[in-house]
Amino acid sequence: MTEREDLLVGEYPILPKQERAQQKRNALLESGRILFIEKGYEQTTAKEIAARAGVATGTFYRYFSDKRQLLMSLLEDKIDELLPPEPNWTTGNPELLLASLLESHMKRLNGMGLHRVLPELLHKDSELAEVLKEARKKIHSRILTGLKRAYDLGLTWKDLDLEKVAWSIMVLAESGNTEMGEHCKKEDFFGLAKVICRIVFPPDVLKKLLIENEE
Amino acid sequence: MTEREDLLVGEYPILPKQERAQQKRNALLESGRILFIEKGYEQTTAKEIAARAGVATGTFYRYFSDKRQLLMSLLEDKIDELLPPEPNWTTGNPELLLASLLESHMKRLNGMGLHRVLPELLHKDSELAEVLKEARKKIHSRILTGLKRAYDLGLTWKDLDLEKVAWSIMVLAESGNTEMGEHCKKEDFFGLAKVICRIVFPPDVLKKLLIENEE
Amino acid sequence: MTEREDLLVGEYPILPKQERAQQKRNALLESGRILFIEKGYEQTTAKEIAARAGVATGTFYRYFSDKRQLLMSLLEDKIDELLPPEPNWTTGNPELLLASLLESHMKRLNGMGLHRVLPELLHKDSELAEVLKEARKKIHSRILTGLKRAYDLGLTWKDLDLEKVAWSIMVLAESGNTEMGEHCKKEDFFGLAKVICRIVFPPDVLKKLLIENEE
Amino acid sequence: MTEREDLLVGEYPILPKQERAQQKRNALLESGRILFIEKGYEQTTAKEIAARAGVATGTFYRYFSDKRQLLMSLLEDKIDELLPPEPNWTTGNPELLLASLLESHMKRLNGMGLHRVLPELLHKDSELAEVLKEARKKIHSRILTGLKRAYDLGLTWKDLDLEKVAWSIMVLAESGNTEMGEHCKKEDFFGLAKVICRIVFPPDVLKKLLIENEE
DNA sequence: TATGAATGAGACTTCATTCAT
DNA sequence: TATGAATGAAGTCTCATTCAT
Repeated sequence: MTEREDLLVGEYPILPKQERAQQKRNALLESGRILFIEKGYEQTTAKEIAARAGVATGTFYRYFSDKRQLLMSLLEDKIDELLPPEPNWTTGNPELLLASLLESHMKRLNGMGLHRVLPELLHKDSELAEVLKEARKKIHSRILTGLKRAYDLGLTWKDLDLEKVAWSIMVLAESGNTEMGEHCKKEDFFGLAKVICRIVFPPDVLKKLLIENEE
Repeated sequence: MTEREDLLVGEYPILPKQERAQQKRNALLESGRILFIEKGYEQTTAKEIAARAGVATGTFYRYFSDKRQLLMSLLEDKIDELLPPEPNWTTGNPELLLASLLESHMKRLNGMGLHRVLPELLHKDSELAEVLKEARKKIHSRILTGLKRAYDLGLTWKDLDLEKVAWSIMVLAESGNTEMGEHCKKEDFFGLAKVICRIVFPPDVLKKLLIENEE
Repeated sequence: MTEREDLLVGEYPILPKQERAQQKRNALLESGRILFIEKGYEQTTAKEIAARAGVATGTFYRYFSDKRQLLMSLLEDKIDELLPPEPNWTTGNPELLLASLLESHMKRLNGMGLHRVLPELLHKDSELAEVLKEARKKIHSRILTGLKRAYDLGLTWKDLDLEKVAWSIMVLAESGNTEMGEHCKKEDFFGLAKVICRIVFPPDVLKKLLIENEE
Repeated sequence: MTEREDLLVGEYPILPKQERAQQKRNALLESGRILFIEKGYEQTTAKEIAARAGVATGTFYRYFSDKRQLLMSLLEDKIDELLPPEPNWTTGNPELLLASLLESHMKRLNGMGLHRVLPELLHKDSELAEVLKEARKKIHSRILTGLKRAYDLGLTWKDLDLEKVAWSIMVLAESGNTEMGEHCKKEDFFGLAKVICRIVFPPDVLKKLLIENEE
């Protein structure tokens, strides 16, 4: 539609319309994300989001039907990042492995920051609550699967309560994130990883695994 | 509650003014608490709180400067209930002991319910955030103290990272509450208690403690 | 609730709350009515209505859920005034009788003025459209009844199409109102009355009726 | 309509610029007309009109300064169709003649449909009100002329109030249109025509006219 | 003190109109 | 010229807070 046959030397980085729109949408998403994190969802207005994104109020409504939908879009974009990678307990040094998993998971979460906004929304938005519940279910089952595999290989405590332990790991991972906040250090992750390993593996198995993977 | 059907003889009201005022204040607090839990803090209006407490909107503002202050008062009243009792690991069956501690702590928390409202407030109210941070610090140090004692008695893993483990226990206890919600069963607490015990005690010590306390 | 035991000599015309509220409601209704007529429904804002009634915007919403409901209330209050009295053709000079009926009906309509606002609303408000349709049905059947009686007494043209004539009378009465507007004169009504009488009565009957009632 | 599938040989577009512009303008007018009728004037947005006409919002404003001007243009185009043909009472069967006049007039009005939109506009647009008033004046005088001719030929009631009767006929014709709406039947027009004839002609004259034209 | 009506700031949303492409 | 994204003024409505009774 837009004639572009004259973009001789690419001097102006004229972005095609769609791309510019996408940029604007992204600017709004980012602006919303930041404000939600900084001030909380309720305290953020559509007007502010637009202003911070450098557009007029009305423009906000071209891209999102309302604040809530912007948040939903944020989540859709990012929900996968909430999922930690499935840990493979049986290969490699489990403590180090876990520590690095925790660290990267947490880095991602913090980089996004949205998890801080979510609790405040569970009350008013049951759809969102559902989405998050599903996500947690996924996380839980992913952890559970890993545990099960280790259990079947006879690596774990014999009397491991898989469900409960999976839940504990999930909670510790989540909270580790929130709690330790910005000032997280390598040691913290490693410490947490050790706690988790102790929950899962008997000391002898653990020692064996550590030695095996030392080489 | 306030029977007054006998104020016929011009006696002074049975309840002195101050006490009646106190009752009203309490009604407002309770009304606020319930509504905050039911609908969330933001979604609750001063008018509603007043209505549910059976007083006029204006009366609300005689007792509280605003919604926030009401919440603060609620917390001041209840903050101590957030603190779990200091566990004594060295006396009695630690698993059962812990399970029952967890259960009663959770019952109290749920009975109050405010913890569900708090996350939504941390953004807008740094004073409140501070208050809660302090409370957690207290809880953490209380758990830490208990762990330290057990550690000094040589009951725990030798390489126990006291800080981290205290934190883990705190988190598990907190989350156990939120997560398991209404439908919590005895087994859940016991399962969680076992996980925590495994974090703290080596299996042989644990077995000894269990046997000792069986008699 | 409001102590009033001290209204000694009625010096201040302290109106009981309810009555003042009623006054305010009426002020809003009247303000709305006037503005709707002056500027049209769409062109009138809730804010304006409130301002003209001397109250704040929010007060408007204490009494009415929105503009539309205010209009509906106006109509409920006034809808009966839209109904013309049932004409009795057989008693008295029908021309004079009809002229005076038309005049008073029109005065009432004009005094209210709402009929000018209604057409603009039929598009967007089918409930209102229904209400008005019902009102017209009532008017039509009232006229029809009167005609029927005259017809049965053999006073009218033998081949009178009662339905159609009733409709014509209704339309002429309505339009007479709108059209002739402010500058209506006695003669206009009388002229219109004569037209209608000619539709209904053969000249000889009419003459007889006129003579009878001259005495 | 605009077949252009053959523009292969670099010929000039079959339609000169001006003509294409005219087409667009017409598309906009038609789109506006339809939407005004369907949804009402206020409820129709410029964007919608443009969309339905298959052009961009901005294009709307190239052809019309705003919605109002589009409506005015519509009226200018169509105002003549609002005028009924001048009835010739003295030739042919006046009842049938009138019935067919009414029918075709109404068909035209309904085909256009704009009359339903007009009432809502009289408030906000005095220029438009003026235009319509003029149109009605024309209609009235056209009817009046016809009546006058019949009167001068001695065909009508002797005491005919020409002005008033002309007005009544105009009103009945107009309303007939609106009221009877879509489901109008031949009989309705004929019935209305009879009413009007009775207003105008004494029965004997009417009978004579009918007989004369029967042959 | 208690009441609850009144206030008005401000959030949400729509849409006529402009303007860069 | 045509496009349709962008603008921002203006209307709707809510609610924390005040204040006359």
